[in-house]
Amino acid sequence: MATIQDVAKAAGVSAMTVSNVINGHPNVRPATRERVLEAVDRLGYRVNVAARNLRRGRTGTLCLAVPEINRPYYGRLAASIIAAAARHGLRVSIEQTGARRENELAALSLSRNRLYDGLILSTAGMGPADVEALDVDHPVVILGERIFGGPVDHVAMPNEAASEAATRHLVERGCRRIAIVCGPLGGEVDVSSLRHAGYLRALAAAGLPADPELVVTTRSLTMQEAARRVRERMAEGLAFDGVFCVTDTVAMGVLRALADAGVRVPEQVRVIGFDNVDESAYLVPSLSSVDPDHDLMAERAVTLLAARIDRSGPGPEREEFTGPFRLVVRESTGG
Amino acid sequence: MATIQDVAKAAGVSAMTVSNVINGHPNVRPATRERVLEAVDRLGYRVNVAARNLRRGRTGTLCLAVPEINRPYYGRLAASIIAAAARHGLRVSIEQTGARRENELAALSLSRNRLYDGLILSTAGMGPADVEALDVDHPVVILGERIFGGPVDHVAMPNEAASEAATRHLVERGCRRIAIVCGPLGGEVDVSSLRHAGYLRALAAAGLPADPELVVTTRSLTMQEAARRVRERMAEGLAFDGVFCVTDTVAMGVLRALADAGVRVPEQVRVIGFDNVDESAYLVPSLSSVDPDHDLMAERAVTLLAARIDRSGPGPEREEFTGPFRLVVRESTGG
DNA sequence: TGGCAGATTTTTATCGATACAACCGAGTCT
DNA sequence: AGACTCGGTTGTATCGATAAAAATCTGCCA
Repeated sequence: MATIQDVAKAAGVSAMTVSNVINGHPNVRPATRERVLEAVDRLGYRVNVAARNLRRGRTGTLCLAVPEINRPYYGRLAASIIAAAARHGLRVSIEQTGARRENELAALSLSRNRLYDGLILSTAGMGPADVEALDVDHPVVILGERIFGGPVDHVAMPNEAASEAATRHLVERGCRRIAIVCGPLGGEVDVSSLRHAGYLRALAAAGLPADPELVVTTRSLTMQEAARRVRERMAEGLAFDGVFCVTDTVAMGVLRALADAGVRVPEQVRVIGFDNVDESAYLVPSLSSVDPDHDLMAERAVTLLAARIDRSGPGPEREEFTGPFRLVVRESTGG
Repeated sequence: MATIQDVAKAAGVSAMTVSNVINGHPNVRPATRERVLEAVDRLGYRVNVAARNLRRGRTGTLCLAVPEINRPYYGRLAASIIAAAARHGLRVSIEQTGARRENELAALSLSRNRLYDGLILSTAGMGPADVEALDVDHPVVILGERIFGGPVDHVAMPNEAASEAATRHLVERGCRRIAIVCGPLGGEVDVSSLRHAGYLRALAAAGLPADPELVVTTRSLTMQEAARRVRERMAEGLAFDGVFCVTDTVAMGVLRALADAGVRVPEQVRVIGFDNVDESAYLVPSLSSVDPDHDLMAERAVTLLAARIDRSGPGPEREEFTGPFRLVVRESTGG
């Protein structure tokens, strides 16, 4: 593999000049540039990025740590992040944490390894107690979850407000016994808890009782678990006429369970999800959902991170950005 | 940020000894190891991966280039690849090519930049004509598509055989006018063409005529395009009693289009897909599909790549591995 | 023609970790 | 006792690119 020295020799110039040509610096005579480019071409030279990274103290790569890339929401997120990062001249490496706290912490330490210039962490397993691990000098943005008072930037979903709106939508469509399907409610400030809070607010605002029976918790936010738990609870006699699902993935599991039980959606039960993943529009029935504007949030997260990377050090004030949302009404909540 | 030199000074040893401790080399006295680890801890030292990469000539990272991470199949693939790579001590960076030839070629040149130790390329836009671009000295594995005679390793889907089996399954269930929904058939050796060939073989074997009318081509393999084209063709009067969809994503679009037209699945039309993504089991009706054993293929691809990375150079013979498959029968092809 | 500003190019020093070979000291063998 | 092992440790050179400073070149003007 040819090095910059080889090219320099071949073109009869110094290594620095080759470097200047490659990096598009001004003040290189056109004739020289030509000669260098010709040599680069002839030798099939490619910069050694490891060497460049070492010298520059940057890797040009940021890390996106998500629970599982294999869930529509995270796939959607990753696509947006990769696109946004590309606009900033950054590459994206993806780590899977499996929603496990230790792996999320490991992702943090990886970024300290200077493998990545920055980290976008989509937390699921970490709690507020772990916030201390975050007072890193390394650029980090937490995405999708709000951890109060943390010392890092956040780009948060409009969890409560949007959940309240989604639940209110069910109320407006005439639902009176509205269930929620969510993950474990451990009191931690996680997605399920926040969305559950929004759900409760909507019920209260509508003067509906908050029956704890109607809270269906699952071990994890997967289709499988959601379907299993809903089947279970229905077998136990749980009755409801509306369901707010904390994610579209969960909603897919719920729709399946309802179909198995011969329950018609939306005639007997109305269903609404959260995330508005691509698939939601194509399900039968198509799924109403909260659309949180992934692209905007991704752009925001990458911009924040890029800003911290540039002026490394304490930098600007910690920022907390909560994205906008809109309700997308489809068949699952009736016409 | 502390360097290995700082740690060495703090522990009263040489940098080499610190390096030895960090890399778990034998022949370091326990007492020394203790002292070094204590210093590492106290200074919060982290290896600078860029420096290590430069010295070692490896980055420990491989690149997975896919059309769009935001499609269930590629999400599934990425998850498997990341897991398999982790077992080999490798990290995975994801590039999106948008199924465009130039971006796929760019991914190849990226890997030549020595940014990555190797490349797993899931082609969609490149044709056999581009195979020449592949005679790189860099480890590359093409995944999911078969390009005949290419000079690189392939881990291929059992495209023809599985498509034939899927189509035969429809025949066995009584279908007589079986449509196929696929991407453009340009004569290139791409996914659509190969699966189309399998479809034709099954029809021929069953003695059914191959009506060109029944071939519904789309511009791209997305839900949106699939749904649009099927609606269009049905509006033109196209009639069929079975559909083989070249991917599950396409099948989701088709199911939606059928629902819009008031066609019942599987009573009036049976539908089968390809890929067996997680969502397929939860659709209503649940989708029959070809399950190509993603984990095995991922493991295989990573293993091949890792082998080439280790003994860099010409290495072993080019390998062509075609994965196994099984048919998963669900509601969409009737009980 | 000498001198100078600005454009080009080269020299030098480093980024931080690690391969390699040399070195050191305490047993061990004869 | 002296040569010899061998585990443990260190000095030196190097991976390839680039920032910063120094050197050289160019054209232009007095």
